[in-house]
Amino acid sequence: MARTTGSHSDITRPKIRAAALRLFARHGFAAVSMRALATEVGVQAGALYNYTPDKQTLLFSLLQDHMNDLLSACESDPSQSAVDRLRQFVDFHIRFHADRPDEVFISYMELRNLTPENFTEVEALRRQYEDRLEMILRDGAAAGDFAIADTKIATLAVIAMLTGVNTWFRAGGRLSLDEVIAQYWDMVRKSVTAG
Amino acid sequence: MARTTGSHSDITRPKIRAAALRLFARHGFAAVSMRALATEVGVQAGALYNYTPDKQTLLFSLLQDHMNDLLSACESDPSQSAVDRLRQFVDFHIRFHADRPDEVFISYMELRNLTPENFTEVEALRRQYEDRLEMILRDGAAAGDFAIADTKIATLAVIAMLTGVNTWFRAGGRLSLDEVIAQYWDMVRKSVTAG
DNA sequence: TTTGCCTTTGAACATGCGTTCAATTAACCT
DNA sequence: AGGTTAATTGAACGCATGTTCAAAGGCAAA
Repeated sequence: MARTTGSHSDITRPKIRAAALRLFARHGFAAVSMRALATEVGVQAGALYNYTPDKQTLLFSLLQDHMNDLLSACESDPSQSAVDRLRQFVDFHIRFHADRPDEVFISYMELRNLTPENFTEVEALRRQYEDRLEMILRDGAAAGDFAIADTKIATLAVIAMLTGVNTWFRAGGRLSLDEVIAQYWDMVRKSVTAG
Repeated sequence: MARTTGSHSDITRPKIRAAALRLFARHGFAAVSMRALATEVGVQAGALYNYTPDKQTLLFSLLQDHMNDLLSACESDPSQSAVDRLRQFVDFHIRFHADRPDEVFISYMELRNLTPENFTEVEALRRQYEDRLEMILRDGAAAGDFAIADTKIATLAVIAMLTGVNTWFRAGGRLSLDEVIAQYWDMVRKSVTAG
């Protein structure tokens, strides 16, 4: 036996990425063997190496792509008020992350399984994303709309709070995503304004 | 060679727990072998099995003890005002977690490496802790001190925000723990009160 | 129909894994 | 001092790991 009928890189490649995402999120990068991944895809382990030079690069590629998607999708119009931009950010962050639970989970849990170089690269992308929010907070503080002691802390506090949604939110649960977003926006807004 | 001079369970046991905590936090449970752990402790791998029946139980024991410590240390006087109790909670949570970065890290990252039964047990302890905060928020909402749409969401939002401190705070950094606590308290207080 | 490329298999490699246990020796008790 | 217990070693068990590669066969273009 060798090449199987119907096999094609356009089919196998995305299947590998999807399976890796799912398995890494469910069991952790270190706990998923290349053989287990191959079984999930429906091929032998050797076939995976047509699509990634090694396991580490596969993880890095998933995280890098996720962060690039995040940065591409996150846009902020500087001509709007800081409050409006913050509301848009909260809405965007929760929706984007709720749509990609596996990517988000891996991006937080598997950072330490990256090589130092790969870690540095992903970390830089994350920093860029945080900077988008910090810019909004700084603009709002400068305009007197916000009352924030330290914008860096406030940035990290808000992102941690919003990302926490992913640890419990499930579509079809007690609350709709819109309701969740409304309450988080209320809390975020109050936390950065004078009171 | 067999028993080594100076060897004693009162010495080896805590060394194993400390080493496991450090290594699991640094590299992840699945990535730390029993041999690597033994090397860190300064014994052979076989000796570890005088102290734990298996690797899984070692992880579970660390998490369980951490959660029990957390619950024991977290006290709230119901005769005080909700605002005071919330301030105490914020102060306690940040301090307790800042003191135990490895325990906290493992408690969030390695939950999925627990067997289902062990996971359920640790999860129940975590739920108990969350309930302490939710009680404060509910009392405050009932007394009219807080303006919260859904206390369960608010609970999770506040805990996520506070626990996020551990991802970046380092003693001796730009800000003292007291300064960090002050700003987080300010944000938490505003986020749950009317504005 | 033939040719050459693309994709996969399946076996193999060296290494590492969690765990067990008989043998050995230090520490402790009387 | 002698006997018992506690702690550790070091080898061994079977199995899993990431990765490589020659062989094989489906696919598409000529």
